[in-house]
Amino acid sequence: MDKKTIIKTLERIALYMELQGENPFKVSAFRKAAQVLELDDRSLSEMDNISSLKGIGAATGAVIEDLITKGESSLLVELQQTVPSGLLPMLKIPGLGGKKIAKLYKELHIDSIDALKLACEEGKVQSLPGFAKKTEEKILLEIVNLQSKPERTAVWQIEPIVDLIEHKLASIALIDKFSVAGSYRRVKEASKDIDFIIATSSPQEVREELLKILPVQKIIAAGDTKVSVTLDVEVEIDVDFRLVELKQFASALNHFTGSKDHNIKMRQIAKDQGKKISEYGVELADGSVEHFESEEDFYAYFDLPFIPPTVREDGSEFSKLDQLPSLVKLNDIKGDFHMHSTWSDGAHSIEEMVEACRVKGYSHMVITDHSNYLKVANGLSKERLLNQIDIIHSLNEKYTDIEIFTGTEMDILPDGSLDFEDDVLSQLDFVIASIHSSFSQPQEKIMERLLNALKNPYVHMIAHPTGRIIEQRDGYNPDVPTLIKWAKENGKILELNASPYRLDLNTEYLKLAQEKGVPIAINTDAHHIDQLKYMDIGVRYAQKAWLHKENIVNTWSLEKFKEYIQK
DNA sequence: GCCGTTTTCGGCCCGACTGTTTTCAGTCG
Repeated sequence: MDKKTIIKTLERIALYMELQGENPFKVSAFRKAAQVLELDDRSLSEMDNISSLKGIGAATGAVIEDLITKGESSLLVELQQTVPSGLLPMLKIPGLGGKKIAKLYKELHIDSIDALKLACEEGKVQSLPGFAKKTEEKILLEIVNLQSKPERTAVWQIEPIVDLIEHKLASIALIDKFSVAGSYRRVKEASKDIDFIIATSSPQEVREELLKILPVQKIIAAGDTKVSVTLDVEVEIDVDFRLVELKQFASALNHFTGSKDHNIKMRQIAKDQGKKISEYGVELADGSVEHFESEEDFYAYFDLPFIPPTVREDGSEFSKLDQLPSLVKLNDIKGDFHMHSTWSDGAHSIEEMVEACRVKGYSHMVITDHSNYLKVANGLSKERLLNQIDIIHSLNEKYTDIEIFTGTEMDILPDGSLDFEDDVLSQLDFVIASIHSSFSQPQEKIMERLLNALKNPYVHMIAHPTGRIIEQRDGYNPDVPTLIKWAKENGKILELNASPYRLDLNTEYLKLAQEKGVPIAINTDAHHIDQLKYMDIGVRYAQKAWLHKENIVNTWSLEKFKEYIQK
């Protein structure tokens, strides 16, 4: 029996109980028990007395005991016999929760989405007490939407939508201040919806304006403080706008940035002090309400350091507050080591890239165009690369405030060989090795290719180590823990590719790499000067993995970097 | 269902919106 199965079972029991219309606190007790196990770093065999953990009691402990001794939970089996499994997907229909579904099943014997659709079409649902015509129409609509709207939208799809909304909000004069919040602000890889906080003293006018100037496909709710819409821009996505007074802005931003677990912890801390946190401020025992200029002030009020949105997740951040000052920040970044120019598939000349990096205030940078093999990207031949080296050397004569290093993003070929010979590589300052082909090879072959690159003395770094595109493809499925081990043994850097398409390595592996002492480089892989801004999301993603600045190659001084790549 | 040293019973984060209702339940984040 493994821990994951136990966690899944507890969560599943919670779902089934929800569908029975159970007491919500009872349901959440099972979810909490699952979370307690999830948050515990130990493996199952290392945990000797699970039942003594806080949050695990008699009933949840019995489930765990059952799973360990019998391999299944009698409680879950029992629930599965009383609750049809077809009810589970019905929870995905917005507006339907456990109680309504339980009622539909009990009164109308509806046990699947298909049966529900039929019952709505036949007008049977509107006759139930608590349901009426509008509810029935809404359910039908949502069932149809369920198929058309993706459940989660990737961060790279959300980013341009957020840009668009920010642009529109900036044009509304009655808005004093606004910010994106929610999971996007926490740099989750994918989100269900987008949240915005808007400070205004004219909520009604702003609401009307929003509905007018945004590509609204559907209005979900439009109250005085909350406007919820489905937007139709490339993808369909729900967006929530919260309208508050300026003095409430920091509290609202904090509340709607979440996460839910983070908020619960904060509210518990407040409660212990006799205070009450809401999205509008902090209510004191005497009924007066405290407001804050900024989130920094809000945390300081509870004697806490500013906790960046990126680490506000499962609540475990509160036990790691001492690490916050060490986390990498954008202004620690001194260079970007993976970018392309017009020599391969980039949009700008080397000089334009240099100028853009100077604007960023970097002290050093590396030009890493593609190699020969990648024909579609106009990869450089040996001759063109040697020519590029000369040009970069002469550019270095021109600039005194930034050092440009020569480099390549060299393909690791399908047979495992490298695209340039050592005599070429030895002339470069910084060598990146990447896989761009034959993703479907067996894992042994992929690992053989990676090992070959890691063993080459001239290679410094493996770029986008798994090849994933968020929510779109998994990549070439390397055995990452082994890759990390090999990187350590061979003294190589692993990349955190900051492109929002990739964010590769992911947080789980970044944590492992840091633990094993493998240096990480955060690189934008920019193909356009605008993409150099991805350093920001890359750094914030690194915070999610609790990466410390000293482990990030980009934070090292020019001298230290030079020393490192020359050894 | 779980918790607890002012509690072994009563509370569990807190509030908005909708659709059903004549004062509130259910859902959502």
